[in-house]
Amino acid sequence: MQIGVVAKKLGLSVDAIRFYERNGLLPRPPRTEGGFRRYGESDVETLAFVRRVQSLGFKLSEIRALLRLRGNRLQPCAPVRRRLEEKLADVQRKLADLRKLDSELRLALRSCDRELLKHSTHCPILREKIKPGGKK
Amino acid sequence: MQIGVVAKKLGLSVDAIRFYERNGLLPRPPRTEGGFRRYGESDVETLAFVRRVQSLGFKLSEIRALLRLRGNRLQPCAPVRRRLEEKLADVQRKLADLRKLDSELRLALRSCDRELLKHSTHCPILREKIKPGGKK
DNA sequence: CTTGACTCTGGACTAGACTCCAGGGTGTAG
DNA sequence: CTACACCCTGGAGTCTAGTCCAGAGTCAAG
Repeated sequence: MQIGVVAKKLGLSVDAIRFYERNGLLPRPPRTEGGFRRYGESDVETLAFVRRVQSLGFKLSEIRALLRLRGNRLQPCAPVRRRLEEKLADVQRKLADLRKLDSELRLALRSCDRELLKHSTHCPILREKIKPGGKK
Repeated sequence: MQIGVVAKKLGLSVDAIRFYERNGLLPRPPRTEGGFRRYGESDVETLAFVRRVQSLGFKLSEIRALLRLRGNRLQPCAPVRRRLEEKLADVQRKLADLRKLDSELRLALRSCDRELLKHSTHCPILREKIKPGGKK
């Protein structure tokens, strides 16, 4: 298979595949005489793995590490589990931050509304009336 | 006040303040003869505003727009309200994405656990056993 | 052999919010 | 006057995950 076929199969761009190769997420494949990359099924699987794990929120540098594990003949679950747990903890933190943000935005909206009821023209957000509510 | 004092007061870096100035988030202050920036209380307030609104999830380009509103003598709440609502909608979308991610990570962890119960050494994440579960 | 679709490389560019740097000038205490 | 901390500018670098490009080469069909 040449690169365009693989790209189409996986819904990625040709440039993205070459980018993954440059960044050690995909082994350098054999080439034709003219220098075209020739890929096999295992490359497709590797790329599918990359995308799947990426959709779990891992960044490329982390995926590189997972790929090294995947290269081992014995494939221990424990390190993967640990990484999944860390990622889950990240997600929890982000969720907490976003929930806080959500409630602060709602608070700000309510203070706008109170001001509108009073027919005031002074926006309370633009004035400094709201508590700082520090960012992490 | 010189820039370092302001920076310390607000917990920002000197570079960040100069960066804000370059990007139109802070008016160019008067200078000493030697060229040092001299700031007043209103600059501190502006910077505090920037940080507060930033902590509400606005990006600097959006904050610039808010600052223009803030500069007006009559300060209509409606445009601010509209922006707050848009931002709230953003946050809702991000929350939904993260919740989905959360459940996918938990799913992946469960499949790890099932494998461990079987005393298998093959990690199911590294093998391709999990459904793609496409990313938006 | 020509055409057209595809591929190659290396490098530049994107957004966002800064940080870091060199090389030089300023302010002030002692 | 000397030290020392601080400040100035302009520009480059950081991080992420790619995209876009020019200019050149290759492959398969007709």
